[in-house]
Order: sequence, then structure tokens, then C-alpha cells
Amino acid sequence: MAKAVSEKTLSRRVQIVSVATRLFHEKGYNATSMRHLAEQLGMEAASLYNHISGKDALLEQICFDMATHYNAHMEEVETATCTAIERVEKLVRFHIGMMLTHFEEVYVTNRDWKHLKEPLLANFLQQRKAYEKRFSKLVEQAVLAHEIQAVHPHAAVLTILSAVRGIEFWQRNPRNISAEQLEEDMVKILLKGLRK
Amino acid sequence: MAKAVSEKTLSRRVQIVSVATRLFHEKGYNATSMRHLAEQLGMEAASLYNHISGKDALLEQICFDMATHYNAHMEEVETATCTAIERVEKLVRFHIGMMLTHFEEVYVTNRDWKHLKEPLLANFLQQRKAYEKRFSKLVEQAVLAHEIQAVHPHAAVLTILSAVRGIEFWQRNPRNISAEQLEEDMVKILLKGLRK
DNA sequence: ATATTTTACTAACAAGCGTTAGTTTTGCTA
DNA sequence: TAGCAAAACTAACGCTTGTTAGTAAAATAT
Repeated sequence: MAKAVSEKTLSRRVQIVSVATRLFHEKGYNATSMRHLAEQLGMEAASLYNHISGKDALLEQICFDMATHYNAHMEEVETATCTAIERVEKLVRFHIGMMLTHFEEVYVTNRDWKHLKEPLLANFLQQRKAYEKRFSKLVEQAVLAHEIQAVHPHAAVLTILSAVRGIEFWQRNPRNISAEQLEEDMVKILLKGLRK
Repeated sequence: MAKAVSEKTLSRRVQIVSVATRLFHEKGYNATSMRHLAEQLGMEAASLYNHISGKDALLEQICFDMATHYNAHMEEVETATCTAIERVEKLVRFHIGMMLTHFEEVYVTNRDWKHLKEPLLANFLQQRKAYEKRFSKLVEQAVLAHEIQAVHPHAAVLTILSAVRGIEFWQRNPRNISAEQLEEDMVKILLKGLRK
């Protein structure tokens, strides 16, 4: 049965991408070798090429999976029936949630997208830019609705997106604060900072 | 005259570190080769070793220069005579200023410190941790003085430090907003977010 | 059970890496 | 101008990199 084979191939591929994500996070894309990756999977480096086309494909998979995930959620938020500032809060909480539940993928994407090869690099950057634009639009609507103070929408988006990235510091020693409190404090600071 | 010679050597060394900083920022530490670095300086790779002990030393110089710079400023803020929240604002503005005026060094340090070799890596992490602790202490004092709302100090520091890192996105296309407005908006959001 | 496809293996490649040794050129000092 | 130290060069080293070719083992389908 062709489907069963493809399923198994897929699951092996997924497994490889998963371990690669962990290693990329630990050492970075360039410092992770195919031999080390293979070792972690209990196989030889050459065997990897039965499942993936090359090292590039691993990074590509990680980065574009993230991009797709982000875009899908943006779609959802844009069509939700709620106030503008609630939309912004939804996005803030989504990004915090992603940092907590998909930490390694997010981290790798944030740091190693630079190593994507053209034309994928251009594609990725364009998607990122478009995403930030849609985010800015929502902030702008909240400003126009007088729900938040008059800040430049793009500045607000930069502040939010990067503040959330800070969870990576927290991930390093998570004993000080619980994930829940961190999320609440962060939302408190960012949302109160924006509100009128 | 021995001193003139040493001065010239030093300036050449500084020049090498400067170009290395740019390349590390563009491509990352591991993806930057000594041959490429040498090429950018109009020399052969082997000649670099008349001025530096190795590739490690370049990253070391960048990261620990930054650490020293940060610690010195922290000292200054701690001994300043002003309210607790003003101290926090000073720190926020300092970090924003560093991102604007020493962008590449800050960027490289933030991203590539992981590639420091032991025992320098441990040293660096310890310094970073200590810095965050001092920062947290100042936030805590502002909380105790009822100058800002009751957030966990460490959460606030994470939010601030990483929000400021977001300027790296802005650096990519700085045409949308001016540096001054970005700084003001960011301070506005973060400080208002903290205040009671 | 046999045939076929999938997945692992060994071996090797060309290229690039950081670095060293030894030598020549450069530029300053006496 | 001779001597000397600094800084450049060429050549090469041992090692690692991503990847390919060819082959054996394992799993699946007929």
C-alpha cells in the first residue's frame, strides 16, 4: 500500500526535522553538522539523504512552517468579532504562547532565517514584512478607535514582537517565575503601556 | 620609538575587530571565515595572526567589550541621585541608545555569545546574570517605592531588555520611523506600562 | 516465498576551515 | 645607510564539512 509507505517516510522525516530543530537551537544552523544530526538519530549522515534533499531543506521546513502557522493565526484574528484592542491582545498572547509551546522552532526561525538560500530568503522576508504590516494595521485601527494611545503602529509592533522574544531568556532558567505569571506580567506591561 | 609601533599595531588590531564585527553581524560567527575577513581587509588570512591570536579572540573582544561597557553604565546609574523609576528610565534609554549607536556589536553579542569557548562562556554568562540581577533590583526598588505597579521585577527586566532588542528589526528598514520617535514611543509604552 | 521498494550502510569526493612554519617585504631607528 | 622589528606573503598541514555513488539489509507487496 503506497500510502502506508509514504506515512512512514513522512514520520521519519518529521523525526529528523524535530531533532534538527533541537540541534539548531542548541548550536545554531552552521555549527550543526549532518554527522552530528545523524548520530543523534542513530544513523549515518549519508542515510539522511534518503529522507531529505539536503541541510537547506531542514531550515526551510522549520522557517516556512512557522510562517504558515503565523499567517493562519493572523487570518483568524482579523476575522474575529471583537474590538481592535482585543485583537491586539489576542496577538500578544498568541506570540507568548508560541514562545512557550513551540520554543525551539520559534527560536531557530528568529535567529537562523538569515541562512536561508535565495530565492527562499527573499520569500521569507517578504512574508515577514507582510505579517508585520497586517499587525501594524490592527494597531492602527486601535489607535483610530481611540482604544490605545497615539504611538506609531510600527514602533508598537516592534516593541511587542521583541518583548515577547525575551521569553527566550526566561527559558534559560525558568525557576524564578512561572510561565503563567510571566505571560500575565508581560501582557500587563505591554497592554497597559499601549492603552489610553 | 616603541610606543609608536605599539600604537600602530593596536590600530590595525582595532581595525580588524571592527571589520570582523561587521561580518559577524552580516553572516554570523560560524559563517564568517578568516579568509573572507582577510579579503575585506586587503590581506591574506595568515597575516591576521600577526595581530590576533585566533578567531576566538575576535568574538571574545566584542562580547567582553560590551559587557564592560554595560557594567560601567550600571555603576553610573546605581550611584546617580534620582528616584527609582528615573533609574529604570535611564537604563531603558541607555539600552535603546546602544542599539542605535553600537548596533553591530550589540547584535553580535546578543546572538553569538553562545560560540564563546569555555571558560569564557561561563564568565560571560555569569556577568550577564549579575547584570540582570542588578537591573531587577532597581525595578524592585521602584515597586517598593510604589512608583510602578506590582509586576515581578525579573519579568519586567526581560520585557524591557528584549523589547529594546527589537530595534534590530527597525535597523533593517529605518525609513518608516525616525530613531528619535522610535525611542520615544518605546519608552512611552514600556514606562507607561510599568507605572502605577 | 518471491519480487520490489525503501532505507540503511561504507567509502570517498571536492571544498573549505582555522592555523602554523618559514620567508620576504616594509618601514622605522640609530 | 645598515640593522632590526613589524607585518605582509606563500605554502601547506590536518581536519571537518555537505554530499554522492554504489551496495547490502530490511520491510513491504504480490
